[in-house]
Amino acid sequence: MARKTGSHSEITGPRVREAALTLFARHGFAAVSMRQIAREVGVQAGALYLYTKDKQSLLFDLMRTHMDELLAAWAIEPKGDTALDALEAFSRFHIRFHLERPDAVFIAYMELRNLTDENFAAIEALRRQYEGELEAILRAGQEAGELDLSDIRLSSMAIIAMLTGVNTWYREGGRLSREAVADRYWDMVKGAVGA
Amino acid sequence: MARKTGSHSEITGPRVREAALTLFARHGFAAVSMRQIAREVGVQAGALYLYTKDKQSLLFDLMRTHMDELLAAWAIEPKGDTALDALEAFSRFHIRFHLERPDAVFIAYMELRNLTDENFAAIEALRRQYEGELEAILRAGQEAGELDLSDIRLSSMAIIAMLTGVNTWYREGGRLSREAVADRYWDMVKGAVGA
DNA sequence: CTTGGATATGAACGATTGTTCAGTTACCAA
DNA sequence: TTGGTAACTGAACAATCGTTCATATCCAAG
Repeated sequence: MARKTGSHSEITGPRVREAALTLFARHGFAAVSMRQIAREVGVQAGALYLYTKDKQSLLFDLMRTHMDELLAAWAIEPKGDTALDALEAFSRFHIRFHLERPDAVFIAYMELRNLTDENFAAIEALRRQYEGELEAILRAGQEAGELDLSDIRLSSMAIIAMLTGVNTWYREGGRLSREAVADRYWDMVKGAVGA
Repeated sequence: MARKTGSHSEITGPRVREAALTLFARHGFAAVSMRQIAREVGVQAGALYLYTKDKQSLLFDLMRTHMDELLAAWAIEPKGDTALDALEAFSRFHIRFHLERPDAVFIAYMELRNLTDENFAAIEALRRQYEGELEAILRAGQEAGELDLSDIRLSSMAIIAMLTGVNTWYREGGRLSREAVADRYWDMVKGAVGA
């Protein structure tokens, strides 16, 4: 027995990454075995190695894809004219983007310690790049006199932590819609930066 | 060979928890073996079971102890007269307390999924209790007209996420002292609640 | 000096881990 | 119709996992 009818590489490959994403998010990278992922896909464990070099690469690919998509999505996001407009765009974008892929976000923040040193450095660089986007906005706002900040780097970290925190409590179909949440968080961000 | 000279339960017990705390924080619960913990303590793996029922209990004990200490410390913290005073006290306390025990904080936030359902419920209840402390302050401030909030629960989650976020980037001996960080975060919290 | 309980060892248990690989099957192009 | 190759199986590998337990040693009390 081998090779079930109608199976194709273009189908199985993405399914492996989907299953890994879900399982890693739910149970943690170290707690999930290659056999569990294979079972979820409906395949034997050995077949996974047609689609990934090893377990570590599977994790790294998920995280790098996520960060790449994050940066790419922000790059094409309309940012308005003023720094304050850009800050609002960033706040709403961050919440929306992160709420759309909670599993990937969870993994990207929780499984950093399970990366090899080299892979960690790569992901960390991408994260720094994203933080840099916000810092640039804050700096522009500061120079334009639109914002009142005592420390740009610190404000950047505070804002990102606050916005990402939505993912820890937001549940679909809850009391507030995503838009309502974004409205209120933007209010708080605005207040925090003295605008 | 067994029982080295001068070994005592009162020494080994805490050392087991210390080692588990450090290793769980660094590598994650699932990635740390009982033998690694034992090696760190300078003992064989079997000896750990004189101090913990099993690996799960070891994790749960660390988390419950942390949450108990958090609630106990906040209970005796001076809170001032007004709701705004209490909010400042909470902000400064939260940062100080969490920066003092980064490993325990890390574990308490990252290893929830490795708890059994029962243990998870217990920790979750303690966390809710802590969040309730902040919500009570915000509610009092709202009613006294000191604060301008559109949603108390949401503001509470945003503030906690923002404050806890300090742990992800703060490094001892860095650019800012703990006090300086707390000063700036209090400014941002104040702004976020419209005060 | 004897004894008993506390503290620890070290070997062993079955289960599971990530990964490899020879063999088997299904599909597609010729 | 045939042959080649992409896709997959199923077994196997050594290593490691959490946990138990018979055994050994140490220390304090009688």
